[in-house]
Amino acid sequence: MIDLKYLQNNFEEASRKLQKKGVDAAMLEQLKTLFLSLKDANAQLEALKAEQNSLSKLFGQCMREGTDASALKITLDANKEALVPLQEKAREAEAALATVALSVPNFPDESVPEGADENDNVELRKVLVPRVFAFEPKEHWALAEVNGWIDFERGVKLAKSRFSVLRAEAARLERALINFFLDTNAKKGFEELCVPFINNAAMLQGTGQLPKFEEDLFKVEGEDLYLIPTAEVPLTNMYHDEILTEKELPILMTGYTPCFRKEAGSAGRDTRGMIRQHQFDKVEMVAIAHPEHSDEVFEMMVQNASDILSALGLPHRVVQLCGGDLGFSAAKTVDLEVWLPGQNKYREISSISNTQDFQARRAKIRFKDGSKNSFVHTLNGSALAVGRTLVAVMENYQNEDASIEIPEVLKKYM
RNA sequence: CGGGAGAUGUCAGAGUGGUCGAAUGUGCCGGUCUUGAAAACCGGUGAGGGUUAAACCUCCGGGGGUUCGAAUCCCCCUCUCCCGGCCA
Repeated sequence: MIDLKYLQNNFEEASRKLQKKGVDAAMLEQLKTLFLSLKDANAQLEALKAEQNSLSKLFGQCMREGTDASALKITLDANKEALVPLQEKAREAEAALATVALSVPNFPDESVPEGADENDNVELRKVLVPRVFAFEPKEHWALAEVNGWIDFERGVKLAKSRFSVLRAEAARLERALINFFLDTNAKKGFEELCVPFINNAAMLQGTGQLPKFEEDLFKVEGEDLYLIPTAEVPLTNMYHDEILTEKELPILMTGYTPCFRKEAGSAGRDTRGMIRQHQFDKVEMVAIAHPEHSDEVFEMMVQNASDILSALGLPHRVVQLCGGDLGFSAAKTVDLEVWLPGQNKYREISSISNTQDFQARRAKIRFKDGSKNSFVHTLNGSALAVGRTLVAVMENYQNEDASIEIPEVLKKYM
């Protein structure tokens, strides 16, 4: 959630920033109005409550002393009734504010380039040079078919479209990649966690998936629970509603989880192969950082993910997202795109974001900042998306006969 | 899933209608003492909102109710612990 006091006091600046994300000023104007009317409703309510509290104390005193208090009682009764509509008004104001406030995206960081969509993203660097093939490289689904690695039909039978089954070497490679990622992250200081794959609604609101993106989530019927769309949700919310000490920061966490997404808006995109599935494996990094140091942590996370790709010998490029392409919670995002020779293009394999205090404010994650409490910065990033890495390994390590080499660093994991 | 007990500040644990945001102990921070430390003693120490600062409002698992007034009484929910069943 954005800082509403900041919005109130720096309206022009705030709305200029959010224009980068395509939020129109009218919505912010409405938000500001709702915020002010909440404050107003609360002020009225509290003033009457204060009066009622002090008169009640007086009444109690009269009771103890046996003094007559019937006049006082009349006032008290009247106030009590007057309190009801004020209470209702305050409650309504709060609900109205929440519905809007929780759906307003984060401010982009000052460093984020202007732009409308992915075409305006800025390539920061390329790492490793794509291999030159002496033959026409195949796409991963063709390789999978020859090798019997991915059973798309039976995945659909077991669940529905966009589900698949890994078989034989592919299943083992998937497991090897997970282990390799976790070990590498651990070496960089990330604590490995194994977390619930189902989280409650409050957690999903904390990281920003709810209330706005409910249609992207698989919900557990009859329960206040959702399958997680990313380990970012449980890892970040580990410290939901907690106050940390400054010296604990930064907290670095990593975890492997499957991720579940409805892909509601992706009809017709990547229908072939396993680039876009309803369930996929991912190893995630999450950091809870001091606001003054979150940029350094961010760079470290980008470098770590890039290093993992390099260790696997996978060519990739590092791309900074423009304002229009930033996700809802992100203030700043860098994507890593891996080279897929079969598709002859770079495809996203990792996305590293600094949400600054946006999630911290929603999830109430704070730290003792001297005598007061301040919001931490939260960061998240894939290191890496396992299924897409498998695809990248297949396409980059293919031979002319469609056999696939195992990258050197993975051999000890196989 | 059935039976019992419980949920209070860092933790432990009092508190059954007003003087309780909350005893006491503990932890933590500061001070005195000490060559230094420990012990002892003194002081401070929850959160959110609000304000220039205060005042003030809210919070004793969550929600609702009774009352002029609720940590305390009533109802619902959740969670935890113990016993039993089931089970990886």
